[in-house]
Amino acid sequence: MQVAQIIVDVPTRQTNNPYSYLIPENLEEQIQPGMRVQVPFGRRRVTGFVIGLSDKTSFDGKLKKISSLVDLSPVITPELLKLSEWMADKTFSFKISCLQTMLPGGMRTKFKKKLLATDQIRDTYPAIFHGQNEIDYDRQKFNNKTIAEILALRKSNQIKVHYELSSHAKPILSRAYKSKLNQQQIDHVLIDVQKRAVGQRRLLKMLYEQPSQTFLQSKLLHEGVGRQVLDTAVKQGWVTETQVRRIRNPFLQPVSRSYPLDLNEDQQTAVNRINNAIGKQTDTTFLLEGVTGSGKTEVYLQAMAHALSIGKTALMLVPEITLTPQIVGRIRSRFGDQVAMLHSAMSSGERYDEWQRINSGQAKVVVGVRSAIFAPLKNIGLIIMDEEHDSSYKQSDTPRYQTRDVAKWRAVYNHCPVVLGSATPSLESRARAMKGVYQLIMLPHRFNNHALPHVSIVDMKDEMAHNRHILSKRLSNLITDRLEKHEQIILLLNRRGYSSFIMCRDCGYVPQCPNCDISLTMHKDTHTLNCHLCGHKEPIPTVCPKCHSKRIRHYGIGSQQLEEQVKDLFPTARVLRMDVDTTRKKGSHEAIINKFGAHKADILLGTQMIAKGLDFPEVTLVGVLNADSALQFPDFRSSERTFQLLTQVSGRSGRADKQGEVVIQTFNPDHYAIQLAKTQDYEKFYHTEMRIRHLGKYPPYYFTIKITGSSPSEKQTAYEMHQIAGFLRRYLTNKAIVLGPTPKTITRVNNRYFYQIIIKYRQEPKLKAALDDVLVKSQTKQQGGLLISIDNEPLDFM
DNA sequence: AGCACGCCGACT
DNA sequence: GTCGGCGTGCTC
Repeated sequence: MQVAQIIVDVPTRQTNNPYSYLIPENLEEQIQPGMRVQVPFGRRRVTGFVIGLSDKTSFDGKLKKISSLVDLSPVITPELLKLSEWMADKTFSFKISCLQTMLPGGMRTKFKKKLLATDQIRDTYPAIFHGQNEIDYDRQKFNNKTIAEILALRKSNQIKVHYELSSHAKPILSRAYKSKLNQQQIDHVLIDVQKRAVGQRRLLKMLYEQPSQTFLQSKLLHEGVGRQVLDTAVKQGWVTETQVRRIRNPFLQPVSRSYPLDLNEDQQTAVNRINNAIGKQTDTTFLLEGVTGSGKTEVYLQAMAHALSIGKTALMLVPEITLTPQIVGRIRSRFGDQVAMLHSAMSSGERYDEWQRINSGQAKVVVGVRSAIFAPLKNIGLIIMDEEHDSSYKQSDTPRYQTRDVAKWRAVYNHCPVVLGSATPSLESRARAMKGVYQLIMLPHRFNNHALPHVSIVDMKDEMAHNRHILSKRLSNLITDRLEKHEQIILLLNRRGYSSFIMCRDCGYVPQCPNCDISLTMHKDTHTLNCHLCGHKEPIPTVCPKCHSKRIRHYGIGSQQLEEQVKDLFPTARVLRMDVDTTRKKGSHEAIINKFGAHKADILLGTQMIAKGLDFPEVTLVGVLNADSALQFPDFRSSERTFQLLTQVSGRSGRADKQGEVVIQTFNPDHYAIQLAKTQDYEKFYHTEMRIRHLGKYPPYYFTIKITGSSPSEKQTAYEMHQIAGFLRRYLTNKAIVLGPTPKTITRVNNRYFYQIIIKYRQEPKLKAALDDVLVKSQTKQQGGLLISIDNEPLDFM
């Protein structure tokens, strides 16, 4: 008898290895690795992934049988199966979590448990059934007494339990009709059809003209063939009714075809080097460092075209907020229907259909965000990561993978190159390029030699002396000037909401979140104070809850208030605001971009999501209102973030034939990140920052690991974390640096206390084993509910 | 994660 | 005695 190795959907340390199951005879032919199945697991039934088939097992107990198949064909390719193993190991996460993240959201299945009343119970229905035969079993909804009752009923066979598989992504099926008659027969039928039966005549005419065509019902309706007519036609035996799968189309507008542009010398060299690697099938990693506007995208497009031309596929990743219709349109205009897009703003149905097009081999080019690195593409010829330094490439919850590493793994597997593109590469990547691990390709010139924007820095300390307004004199003068010239303006303020906090002028009381150690942010549109961490909301008080004073004021300015002030100051200007709060609805992000792009607004203001990837030729002024916002964080990457952000927004100004202007408002005008962003001097920034990283023993000189522990008791958390730190210090070599435990910057979130340990190391062969040990121990002993999570190469130490 | 089992204190 | 709360261990 055949046996299948299965990873069950139970994300715990104890169940993190394959379980063996017998394959029922009727499934033997169909079952393949990479398919999902339903299996009995203890007294429950769960979903599992088949990762292998064999004719024996090392398990010496009695094997259970697979209940049924979830998929008709594999959803995880052999390549991705292997990748999931590596990833679970690398990110200290469960295999099942890795497998699940590889599927588009909507395809993840969950079992719904249902209670079914049997014949024995008919007369004595317990109250919970409400007279119904079947109810959902919801553990949260029932109290302990009811659960005990249910268990008793089940034991005495009065009720049964069954499981229903649910997954919300399903294909859309549309009704369609196909002719059963040939042209001769139609001629014959037509004789008997009355003159006034217009619909029937119309239908028959269409069938006559395209005899082999399958007509969608929606199409027929559009042509004036109604429901009743079709019913008659089926009854008369003229047509057969069938179902056709409709592919949802996530692309809003059709695009016209475009052709490769002429390249300048630098671009041509870049394309040649990449194409050469594609042709030779080497897994080289290129770092494509090009200033903003140097034409990186055209290099990507031509390299992708080369991969396609030799029969391979291509994968291109972009940061979350850069994946706009602009860039997708550009790729689609070059590659047409071969392009599939994967983006979190798409509905789960759209994502499902796009994923199917990739899995079936129809789509040869994939453009998408982080999770698209798991696209089931076969025979990859090129992987591109645009804006490789972007923080959205690191997943912040489990599995905490860095997309760059996954890309590298797939490149090795597929024997293809990876291209990392950026104007401001991460220090890690640039350092690797300097060491020769990556190959550096430079694009030092702007396309058509457009001049870089003129950048000026305004010292807000001086400004505050005579002007209390958020907009400096210089910036507001320039805005007036641009409005007169009918040019566009972008204003960046990295704080959403209306104000950062409110405070009582009399007693100094600041409303805090009841669940977290953070002050609440005022949102004027919803009239609430919101916690940006746990989502808590409460009404804005009119009197101070502590001293009953009415003198409550707000401090710090957020994007909502900026919008208000800009409208006051420039009453004739048309203003658009873009932040998390205005883009929550599907399509609203695109709507704002399209509106601004069509020059239906003069000023676009918003949080950092406006900084990236947008290309508006009419924008000639960019204002950064609080350039220091990132610098205030006590984190080793804050300078890098600030430099990258400022460089990137600056690139938004004056891309076409107009000279751009950038105003950076700051309280730290002398900070090197701000000074070097002014001259867009990446080289100097790189060297300065590397020196600091070297002194502080930070990445890329050291590898890092962050261990976070939390529990409802602060004392408990601190104690357990001390134990762990002590263990690590004893276990690791004396070259490893173990910092902490320290309480996190925001210690309490959602009524749990968070502490962390940071490990810095260069070579530590026993580290992996030590950390696995920490994880195992933390789960076998309950440890008072201490939850441990490990982040390999965290983005920050906060 | 769930679910069962077993131990222990409290209550009819 | 027995009910139920909670810690512990197992699931092919």
